[in-house]
Amino acid sequence: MSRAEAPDMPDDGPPKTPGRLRRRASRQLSQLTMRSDRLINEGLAQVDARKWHYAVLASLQDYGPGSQAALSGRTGIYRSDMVGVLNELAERDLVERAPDPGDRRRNIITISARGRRHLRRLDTVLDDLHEELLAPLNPAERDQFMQLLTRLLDHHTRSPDPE
Amino acid sequence: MSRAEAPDMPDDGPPKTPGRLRRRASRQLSQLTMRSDRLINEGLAQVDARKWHYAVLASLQDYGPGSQAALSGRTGIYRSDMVGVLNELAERDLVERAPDPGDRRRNIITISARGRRHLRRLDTVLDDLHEELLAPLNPAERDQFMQLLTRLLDHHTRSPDPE
DNA sequence: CGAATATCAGATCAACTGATATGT
DNA sequence: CACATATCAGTTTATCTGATATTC
Repeated sequence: MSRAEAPDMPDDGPPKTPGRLRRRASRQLSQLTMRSDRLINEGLAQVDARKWHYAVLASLQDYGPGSQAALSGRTGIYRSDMVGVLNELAERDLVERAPDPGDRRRNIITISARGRRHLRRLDTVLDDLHEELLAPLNPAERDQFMQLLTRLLDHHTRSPDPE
Repeated sequence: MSRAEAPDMPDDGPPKTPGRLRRRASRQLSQLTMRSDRLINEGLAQVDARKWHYAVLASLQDYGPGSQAALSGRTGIYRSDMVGVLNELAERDLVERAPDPGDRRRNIITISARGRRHLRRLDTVLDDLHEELLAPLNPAERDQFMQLLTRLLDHHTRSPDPE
């Protein structure tokens, strides 16, 4: 480090206090999500699961059985990737994949007793991981955070581009 | 739809109101970040830029020139990927890459006049994009959101694993 | 010598696209 | 026929790892 250290003169728009980077919501979001994803992925890996496993099992438990296309819609997993996820879940006997008698194009996916047990396990694992993720926030702040996140997400889920 | 529709009985932990998926901060984070990233990437692409371009230019403007390793630390771009980003920026004459006379291993990266103009442009583009991203929140809520994000991020940036 | 720097080549993984066979 | 479904094959992009030559 020699000359030209801190750019003080109002040559351009000088940052109020933190640099530009730390003031951009999109960047803070990306960075935090990277850490969060890593935390969750590693935590789930320790019980031989992935986040898509949880998504599918939770969707089955909360909304009942459904076709692969339906599950895809509920969870956000691509149609094409659903196959692989369900193969992994079926291998472990966590779900059952049976042809729909009413419409032979479809498979009906059902959560098994084992799957329900596994989901309970994953829920406690995720509870712990979220405790770690949200550690610096008190309960009220966590609610606030979730509320803000959800409002933003809903906004961008429903109105993608009313141009 | 035939039988077994809504899982009402307290067979397992039934969801309070939204399903399990919508109550997991990690999931809401991932989903929102996916939308946010897409928005930002597409917006920046329209002015022939990428988010790493902004990161480097902003870092140079806010903290002054530096070696590629230093920039890497400031922006979070991997050492190995820095080369490519700087090539793109140098091609466009937005930065200058000159060998450090004091330490011939290093390159000193400096933002150019053109780079400063471009950064100003990117800042207004990003202002607009963030307006869109944060549209559903009022100014106070945006502050709150940023504050919560930053506290979480700082927590996980400093204490990765005090095991 | 060990450590840091810039660079290159490639691994890995997630998100995404496209095509196909089967059935409605 | 147009459409939906499950499946397979492959693209793309970002993150990340490892090796190398150069210099301190």
